[in-house]
Formats: sequence, structure tokens, C-alpha cells
Amino acid sequence: MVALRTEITEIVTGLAMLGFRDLDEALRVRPMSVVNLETEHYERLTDARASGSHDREFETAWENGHIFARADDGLRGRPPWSIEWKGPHKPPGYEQVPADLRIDHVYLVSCKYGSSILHNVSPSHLFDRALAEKRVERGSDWFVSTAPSAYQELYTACLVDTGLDRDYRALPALAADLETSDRKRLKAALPKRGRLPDKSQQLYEQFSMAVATASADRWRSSLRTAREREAMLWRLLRLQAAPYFVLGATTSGEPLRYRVGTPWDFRNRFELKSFDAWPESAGQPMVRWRAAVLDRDLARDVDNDAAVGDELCVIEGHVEIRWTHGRFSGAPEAKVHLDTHPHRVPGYFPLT
DNA sequence: CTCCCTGTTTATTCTCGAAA
DNA sequence: TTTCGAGAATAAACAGGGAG
Repeated sequence: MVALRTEITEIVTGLAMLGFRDLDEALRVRPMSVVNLETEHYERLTDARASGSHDREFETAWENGHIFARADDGLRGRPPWSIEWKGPHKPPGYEQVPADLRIDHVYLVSCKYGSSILHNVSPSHLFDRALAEKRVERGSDWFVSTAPSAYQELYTACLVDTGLDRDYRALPALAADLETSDRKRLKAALPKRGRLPDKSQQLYEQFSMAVATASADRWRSSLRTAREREAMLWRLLRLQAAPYFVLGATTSGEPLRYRVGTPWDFRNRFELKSFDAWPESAGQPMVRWRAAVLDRDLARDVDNDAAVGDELCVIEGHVEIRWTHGRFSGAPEAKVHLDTHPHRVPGYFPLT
């Protein structure tokens, strides 16, 4: 149930801010003050609650909303005037604050459960344009532009392995000329998942490394100045002009509660010392990234008595570069992961 | 021929899940 | 945990027709 879990976590988080004794009371009362919340949603929630299928999510979401309502950084115990639920709609436009709830028209709350993904964008948007401007470049396959020869070799080997090179309905000789229908045929002929045949597998590994290396190079060369690297980090971390809150859970179910500060908040306390990106040898093309950030608050302590070195925080993550829908299928995409625990990321401020 | 409208296709992004 | 896959939503691009 894709939508159900999202619905539960988002709505229950909101309900928990309204001051009811517990979730079951809230579900009984069915407050209609939550914008966009209809009877059908309450019915689904009540059913899910009764079935016991999402106990963990109910509990965490309720606790998250409850704590936000009382947190010094949050509502500080003030009863909210209005709670707006964004609902299942995907907002038009670009780079909105990823908010699922809005409290009193001001407090934006994003509910994020079991995902370490920061972005899922086209590779050129990340590596060439640093997530800055949204401009689609059609007709340019990232794999062709970053690793043309390795891509071509892999493609040729896959044609041979699948026997499609001898098919009378010939596929194009050049990987760059693949059409959608060609991709479908090739994908269907390849093993569903797991390793490719020996020769192809070896070429796939070389291809992965070539793509990763070229991607990391292009990323680094698009970030020449300290200014650009800083802006890159802000966008990676989704720092926005206005602060917002993330209430959710890690992939292992541990609760997450933090405020995402603005670039201004970031600069007040932190200073980006370095931003690195480098290719990694993995099954699929992967680029790792790491930012070293100076925490001035801690640095001040160092002047007094703390140990030197503690004042540097490290933020780490990685980018998967992959076909969206399996080998040779769909345009390549770049999935950006955050590997550092969010509560230890400079610019994210855990709720206390 | 150009411009505008409209329906269709495709790329991109978001979401989540499952196998290894 | 890492690697890989897929459905759905949406916006951009495309294609074709018809009016001016």
C-alpha cells in the first residue's frame, strides 16, 4: 500500500498537534479543521488503525506531531489555528519546500519515512548545473556524453550475448542511436536482474567506473569557486529561503525530528571548508561526496579547552547514477543519498 | 506560411519496494 | 546495506490540423 502509509504518517502527524489525549480520541472526533482532510481519509485511517497493519507508523507519527507541538523550536505548546494537509498532489513548478503539512500558514512540515534520498534528478541537472536551474536537455543521454566508448562497448557486448546482433530486425549499431522500442527489446533479452554474462559483466564494471569518473570530474569542474561549492551544499541539503521541519523516521524506524535552517542560519554558525566528489567502484556508477564544515561554536570552545579537530563536521553522501527502469531502459537519473545521520548535519537542527 | 489549439508521446521526477 | 527495479504523476516536447 503505497499511498496508505504516506497518508497515515502525514495526517497522524498533523492530528497529533491538535491537543487530543491520544490518537484514538482524535480518530473518534474526526476534527474537520484540517484542510483537505475528508471523511474518506478518516475511514481509511480508522480501518488501518483497526487492522494493526501500520502500528509502528501510527505510533511514530503521533509522537512526532506531539513533540513538535511542544518543542521550543516548534509550536511551544500553542494550539494551532490551522493545519493544512497538502494531500496527494504533486505541486507544479520547481524546488518547492518539500512540505506535506502547513501549520498556521507558517510552519512547514515535511514527513519523511524510511528514505535517505535527498534528490532524484537527471544527471546533468546535478553534475553540470549544480541543481540550480531547471532546464531540460532532451536528446542527450548522460551515458553517451560521459562514457561514450565504454557505453558503446557494453552495448555491443550485450548485443552479442543476447544474439540480437544476428536478429534480422537489427538494432542500431551505435548505442547512441537506441530508440525506445530498441531499448525494450534489448532489456527483455537481457537477464532480469543480477549479473550479466561474463564478458558483458566485465564491460559493465568498466562502464560504471567510466561514468562515475566522468560524472565526478564534471561535477568538480562545475564547482570552481568556494561560492559555488557552498551553494551546491545548500541545494543538496535542501536548505531553503524559509526554514521548515522534517518529522519522520530513518530506514530502521528510528524517529527523525529536525528543523532545516536557511542558508543564512548555516552561515551564522558554519563555514564550508571543502567539498569533494570522487568516483567509487561499485556495481553501478556511483559518485561519493563529502563536505567538511567548520562549526564556529565548537571552534570557540577549542580556544578554551576542547580538543583541536572536533570542530570540523563531515557530511557524507553518495549519488547513484542509473537507468530509471532497468538496464538500457529509461533515461539515466541521479539519486542523491545522504549517508550522515540528519541530526548530525550542519544546517539541520534537531528538535529538543 | 504562421500561429494557435489540441491531443499524444516522452522525459523527468517522485514514490516506494525487493532481491542480493 | 547496497544494488537494482517499477508505477504513477506531471510537464515539456511534439505533431498535426485548421484558421487567418
